[in-house]
Amino acid sequence: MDVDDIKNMDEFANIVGISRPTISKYFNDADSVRPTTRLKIEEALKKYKYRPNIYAINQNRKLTKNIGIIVPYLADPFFAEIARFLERRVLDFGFTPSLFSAHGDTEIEKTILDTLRSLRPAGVLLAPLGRASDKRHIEEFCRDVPTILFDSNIEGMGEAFIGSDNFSFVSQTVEYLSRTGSTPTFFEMSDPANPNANKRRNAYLAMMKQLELEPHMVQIEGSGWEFEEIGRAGALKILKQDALPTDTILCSNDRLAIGLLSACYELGIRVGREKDSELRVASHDDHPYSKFTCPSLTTAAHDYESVASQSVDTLFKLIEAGGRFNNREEKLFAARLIMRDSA
Amino acid sequence: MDVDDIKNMDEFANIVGISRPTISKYFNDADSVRPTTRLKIEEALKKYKYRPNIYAINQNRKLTKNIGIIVPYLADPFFAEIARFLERRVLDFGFTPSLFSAHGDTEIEKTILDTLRSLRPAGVLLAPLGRASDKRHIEEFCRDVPTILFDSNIEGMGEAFIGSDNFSFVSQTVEYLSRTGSTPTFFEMSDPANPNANKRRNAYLAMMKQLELEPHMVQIEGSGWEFEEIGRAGALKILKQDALPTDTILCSNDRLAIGLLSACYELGIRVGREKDSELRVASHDDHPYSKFTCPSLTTAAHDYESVASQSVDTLFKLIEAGGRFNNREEKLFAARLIMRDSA
DNA sequence: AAAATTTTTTTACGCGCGTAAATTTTTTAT
DNA sequence: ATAAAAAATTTACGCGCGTAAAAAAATTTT
Repeated sequence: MDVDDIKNMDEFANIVGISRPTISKYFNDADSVRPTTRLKIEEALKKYKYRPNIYAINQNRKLTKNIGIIVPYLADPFFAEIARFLERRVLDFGFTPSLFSAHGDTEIEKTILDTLRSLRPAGVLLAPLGRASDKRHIEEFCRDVPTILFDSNIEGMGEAFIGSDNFSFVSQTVEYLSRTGSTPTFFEMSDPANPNANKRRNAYLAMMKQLELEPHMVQIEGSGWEFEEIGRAGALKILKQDALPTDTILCSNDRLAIGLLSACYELGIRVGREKDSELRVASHDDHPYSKFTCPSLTTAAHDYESVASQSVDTLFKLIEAGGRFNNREEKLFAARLIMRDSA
Repeated sequence: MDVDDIKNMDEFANIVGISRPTISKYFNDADSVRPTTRLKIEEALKKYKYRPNIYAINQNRKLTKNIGIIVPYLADPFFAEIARFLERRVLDFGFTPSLFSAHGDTEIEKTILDTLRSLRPAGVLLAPLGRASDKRHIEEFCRDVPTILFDSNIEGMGEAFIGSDNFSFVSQTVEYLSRTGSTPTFFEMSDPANPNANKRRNAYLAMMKQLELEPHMVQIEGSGWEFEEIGRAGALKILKQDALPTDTILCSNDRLAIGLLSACYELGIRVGREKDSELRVASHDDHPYSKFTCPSLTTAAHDYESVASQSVDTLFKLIEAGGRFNNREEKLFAARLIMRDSA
């Protein structure tokens, strides 16, 4: 008997000696059939390697077992990391994750949403582009598909938002920097696309006020998602014209800091917290590469694991609730200060 | 008339005033219907936003329009970059890419292959884990699904391999380094999982022989995909015991180099090609971050664009050929030397 | 052992679309 | 205008599975 020519559930049912509806029931929920029949099915499964046709299944189910995961920019290892956590967690629930990256592009984000809608996913985890997102498109999508936002919040969109508490990030870095040295100057893009960047700016201003220190901002030009290059070019310009108000820099995020540190190195500016250093640099995110910058970067770390598991847990709670919450939930996780050599 | 309650192709056909088989034909190939009818359909499409049910389509077609893309480790920006190119190219052909990462794990790679098989993709672009891959599993997969390997070759698997010419990479860096300074010492993992690493080692030895120079190897411990950390730890050990045979290092890949450079910085070793430098460092891959290392990294660059488009083109050639080539094709692209500050 | 309960089987329909064959209509060539 | 070719329509079947209802069988309870 050929082991690999089982074409459909009917044939498989005949071979096992069990009716097709029971087999179907088993694949929907293995525990819904009698243990003895379950065993018989699983024995046969090992022997014959039959798998139900995923398209036929999904055509007839109202709800698929797909979970969409959308990130704004996958070439950023930060998102690759969190996507990894999310995927694993989704698989733990017995669902199938589908990963998409908008590659920083509004149109791609819209296309992904359209593609995803036609996949009729049970739910979607969306980290939107932010300001560049087509709000109306996202809103329309969220009406049809149970959606949880993570990382970047867009007010009112999706049934919940899970992310990091930007104030917790900035308050810790500002507090540390101002306690141990000169006043931190905030280094950021003048017109950031990411809503977290704006929250961090506000948190910086609020913290400085609270500490009764004079705030200093350096805002550099640039658009798009090549933050390292933007940070580097901006830093070169500022440093060359000696326009730094203080000798401590707090970057809005690590990718800008990576660019800034490379500029400092090129200009021979010694960065660190030692006596002979000219500049201290700290940042936010704990980017996977921040450990390997020169010097290694003092930064505030996301709680990847918590954000990821909370996002997935909330999504499945949402799915069980039928796709709607009474009140939009928001859950923010605090940062953890990582002390390295740069500040 | 409600715009959003078109449930199936029948209803849509009635609204447009065209028969369902013609509508079906249109969705399969828009050019296969008369221009006037195509216009009528597309007008209605704008007005009513009907989309055929993807599951019903794929159930009935022998071949879906899905293309699977599998990379070994998506948190590596190198793979994120190439995945981006591949996705775009696949979309250009009117197909739908599905991206998967094995996250450096053999079992995950197997699971992805199984998942993908049940999606009945038209074809698959696979960058395997390498030595950690389950060869038998991949071989079995390739029997069922038209598959092109890229980046990492596994002899005999898949219908073609598209990648970079490791000899071209190493010959250029070795030639440059030995011409402009002391003999390069090859820095690598003692037991690399990636087949490219072995090819680069052999290329180094061959080049040194050709140039009649004495080869020097530094092989560091470590396993897994955290190359930066491995490179850093290995470099710290070697540098502290002053065990470098020459003052020029050629890293097997950029991620090791990133770790090595951070170790050099920490130990206060000046890296570069200037007179006062103690060490020169070069590498291979032109990793997205190699521009921002301290100093910026001299390296041999992949031709991302060519590898990606050639991979996709070859895959569609394979699909048109019915899933089999008479002879397994191999296409390798040369490197481009990128001169930066580290050597 | 009989009754009550749970599980499985039988039967049957429908999902939304691909697709084949024969026919009719429209377009292009003569 | 007529013939030839191309495109669209009509009709009909099938894909593989979910799922509902009624009947039968197996298991558990009394």
